[in-house]
Amino acid sequence: MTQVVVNGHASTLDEVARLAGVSKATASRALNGRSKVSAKAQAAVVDAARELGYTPNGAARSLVMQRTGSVAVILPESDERVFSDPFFARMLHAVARSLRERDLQLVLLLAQPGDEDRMLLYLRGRYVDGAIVASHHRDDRLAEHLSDLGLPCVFIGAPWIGAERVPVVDSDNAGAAAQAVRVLIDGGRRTIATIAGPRDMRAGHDRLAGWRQELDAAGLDSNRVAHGDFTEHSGTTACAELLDADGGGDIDGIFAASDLMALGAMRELGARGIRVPDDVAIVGYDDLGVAERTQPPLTTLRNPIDQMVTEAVRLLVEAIAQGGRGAPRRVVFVPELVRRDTV
Amino acid sequence: MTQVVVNGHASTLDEVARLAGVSKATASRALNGRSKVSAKAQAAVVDAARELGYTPNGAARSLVMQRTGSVAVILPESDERVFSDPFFARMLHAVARSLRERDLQLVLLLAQPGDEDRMLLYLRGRYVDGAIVASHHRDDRLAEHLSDLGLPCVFIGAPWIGAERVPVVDSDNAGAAAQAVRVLIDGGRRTIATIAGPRDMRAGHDRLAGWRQELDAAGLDSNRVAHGDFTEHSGTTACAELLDADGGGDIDGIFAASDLMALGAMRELGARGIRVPDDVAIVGYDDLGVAERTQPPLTTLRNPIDQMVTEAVRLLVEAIAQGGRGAPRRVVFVPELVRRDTV
DNA sequence: TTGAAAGCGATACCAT
DNA sequence: ATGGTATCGCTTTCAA
Repeated sequence: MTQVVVNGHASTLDEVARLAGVSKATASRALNGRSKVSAKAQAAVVDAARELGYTPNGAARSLVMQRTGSVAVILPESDERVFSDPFFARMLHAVARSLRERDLQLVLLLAQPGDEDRMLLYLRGRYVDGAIVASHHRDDRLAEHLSDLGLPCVFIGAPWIGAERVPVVDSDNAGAAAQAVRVLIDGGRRTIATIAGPRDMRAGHDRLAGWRQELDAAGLDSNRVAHGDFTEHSGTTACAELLDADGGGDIDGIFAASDLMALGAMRELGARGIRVPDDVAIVGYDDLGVAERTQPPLTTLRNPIDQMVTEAVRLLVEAIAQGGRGAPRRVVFVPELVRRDTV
Repeated sequence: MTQVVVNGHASTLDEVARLAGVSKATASRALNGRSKVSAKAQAAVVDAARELGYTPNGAARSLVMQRTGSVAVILPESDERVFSDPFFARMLHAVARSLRERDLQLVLLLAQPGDEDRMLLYLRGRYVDGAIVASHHRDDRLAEHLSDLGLPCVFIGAPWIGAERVPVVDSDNAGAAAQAVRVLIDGGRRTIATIAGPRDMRAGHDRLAGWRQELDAAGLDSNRVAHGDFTEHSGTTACAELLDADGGGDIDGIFAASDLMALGAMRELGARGIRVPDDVAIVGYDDLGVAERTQPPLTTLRNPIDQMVTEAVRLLVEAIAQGGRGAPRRVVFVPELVRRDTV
């Protein structure tokens, strides 16, 4: 049970083989277990490996296997965003779990603006077998680059550019927003505003579009829009803006593009003595923890992150197995309405 | 200027050499530029490489160079913590910058409890040249493992176990806390409480110790302690706890082990009509953005994250250059007091 | 079942 | 300045 600490250089398979009294080939077979080896040799090799504290050299291994056993998760966002948006925490958690099941190592690459070239170099060097990209912004050409590169990849959330060239797992932001509006209308609301997200983010753009489309279809006004940046504070500000605009007092329903902004809005409404849902009904988006803790608990749309991630990993593993030759697939999940007490 | 997309397999140096009409050796030299190559060959190789969209295979390259050009940042924390604690965002930002300057790729490894073995395997496989560990909790044996492994590494924040076996860059939490107490005492405060961090985190433990030590030295009471978890909410709760305890009304100074907790405490004080700093003076810790925005702006201790990171990267690069053979060094930075308006 | 040997794709030494 | 070749550490035929 001893594990000798080798001073300086890591031990090689050759040394293990020598110590075990067998050939490199047999040692390799014994350690990888996908080929028959006599029980005796097997034991000798395993013992030797333990004694030397042997671990295969990754570079050598990937060189011959054409596989590294690790996949990258690329977050093309500023690190402030990455660390403030609960979406990423949740997503990474799910990815880590999914990859663990498949015995793959997760390698996180933060793609700051300036870092992009360096990161691309890393990817082209095939230091990973594939990549999952969680893309939110419109300005990066990552999809094209990855597609050119031929590295198996899956996007979570459609990229603005080159979406047709890569596999994508997405959620139906527009449809979900429409669903939110539907609920408000069914609840008897007629003057429905929205606190939208940033225009340069898919989630912001599509949710706004869905809100507008559904209102238009119902023949209701779709001109009460204020933009936030998904944060609580921006929700408060946007809500005030809506209320203070012409006819803001008529608003009886709000669709907020994130739960955090809904929370901010509820604070503003509360401060003005406007009751939720009696005076104004409100629907949020995400259901990543904050919705159930608002006062009253927030009706919202559940962002199906876990499902998206699971599917993304499935697709990626498939793409890796096929050597990235499969046609780019596209899977869309529909967020589920979670009814609580704000409608 | 064209870059041909190679279908399927990435091109090799051999192909580049052939296309350029030179040998592999010359092609390699031309591309790496550390050796003399005729202008003609140089141009031919560069053109060929561009045409084929060539990038060196990382595995092959690291196999011979014994170097990958990437270093890992290991965060042995739950991902909730990583993504909620601004410390990590700030630290990673600094690391990314520091590594970029040295032309190293940052690879982030999230070491969930269950992931540890897999991660260790990855590290032993030498997929990275070294590692920076930002350790906060007391339960992992990472320092021992990395030390056994012989992988160059630097810890930011001393690990609980095995700290003497690895290079450490730390900040003087206890000294800084003492400094905070000093300021409060100098400001005439005599009944000084603390809102401490979790006992199982270095920062929590050491700051509490420093607070206590300084009070003891001054002959003042050191029994008013409430624990939080560094979050704003916990600061509010802890503050209420302090105030409601026996003699809580006498408190005229508070040292909070994080700015967020200080902020929470200030909310509670405000809610009770207790004025800051007139009735109660308060000193926070971190100065990572929130301190300047509290009302009134918070006097605090600046956590020297950037300096620590810069030094850590320096030490790591040094250790990598020496093949990890240097003696474990230890560098400690002293947080600086930032005077604002709460004392 | 086992071992010898041929690569995997780069770099670097040694001649030329 | 350039080309041939050994080498990095491993997996995987191919014979035996």
